[in-house]
Amino acid sequence: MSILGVNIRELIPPEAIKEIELESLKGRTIAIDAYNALYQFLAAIRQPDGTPLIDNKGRVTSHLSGIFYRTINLIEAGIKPIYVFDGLPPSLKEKELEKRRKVKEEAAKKYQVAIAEEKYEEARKYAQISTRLNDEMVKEAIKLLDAMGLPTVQAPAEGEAQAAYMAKKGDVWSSGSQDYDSILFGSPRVVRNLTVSGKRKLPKKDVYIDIKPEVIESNVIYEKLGINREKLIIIGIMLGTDYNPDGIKGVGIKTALKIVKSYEKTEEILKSLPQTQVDYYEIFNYFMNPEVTDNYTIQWKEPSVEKIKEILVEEHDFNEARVENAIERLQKSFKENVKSQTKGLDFWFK
DNA sequence: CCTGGCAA
DNA sequence: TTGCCAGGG
Repeated sequence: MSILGVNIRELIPPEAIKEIELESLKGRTIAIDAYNALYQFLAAIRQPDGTPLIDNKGRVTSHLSGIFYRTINLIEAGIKPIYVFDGLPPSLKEKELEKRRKVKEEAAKKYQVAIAEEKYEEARKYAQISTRLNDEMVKEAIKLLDAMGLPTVQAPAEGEAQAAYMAKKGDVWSSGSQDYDSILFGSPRVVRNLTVSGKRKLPKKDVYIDIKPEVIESNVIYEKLGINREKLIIIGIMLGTDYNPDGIKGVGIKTALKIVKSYEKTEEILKSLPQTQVDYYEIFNYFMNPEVTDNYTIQWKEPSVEKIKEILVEEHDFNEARVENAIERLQKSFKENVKSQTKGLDFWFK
């Protein structure tokens, strides 16, 4: 989860956020931050005591369950998801990643304690915090998506940056993530809460609320706030990003907005920031020009029943009848929503 | 997170 | 038909 999200959400004018129905995204291609999605499945798909789904060899399978059923739901709704996977994180992110490692290690300890004390709600909470995505999980997810016939994209660095690049180019309609980073990376829009069943548990209480998909339009943010992307990036830097987790002391959204609006040139704003160990100019440049690639193809294939069953049923002990049922839904919606649009010159469709 | 069985 | 919720792996 990005710290950027926490603060910048308050800044986004309500006019820039549109609550929608999933069906209104019919025909849209969306570049989804795969890490963001997998991480959420891994954190959420757990028993009340925090135990994730596992196969008979003890390997975690929560992420596979999540991405399998979610993706089929999206395709059924006529949405064409393209999962974008992270490459190597930029060195700028090291401090934040170290911070996250520590938080997760602490949570893992607290999880053990909570389990020993039979405090299961607490255990679940710490299990979620300590969630980690490893290379094996990523590999398996890519293998599954490939078997399902979906294109995947390997980003050279940040998935959010790559997704933003693809949206900016027009290869996809939008980026998809729970975070707002792709906006700073230049995406024209980001879709959040990309899901069918709209119930979500609130952090503390046993209360469930309806969550609807929402589209955030970048240009509306800029119009309403009277700023441009450069200035939004600098606001992000002042509030704290993955590349400078601490932000700038004493600066909140109101002050940040006031500061950027009081200058004409971005250069001047950057110069006005307090001199610290952090190279704000470097961070700014990274958001403006992150490492991205054109080395990807957006092309769908017929879903492979055998491969899907091999991965889920044979390898990971998913229930065969359930998987078969889901595959049928996939094949049917693939024909209706994907294949029908790939004829002739539109083979490389968007 | 998501599905599917069951009660109302 | 809808809503709930236990259980998925």
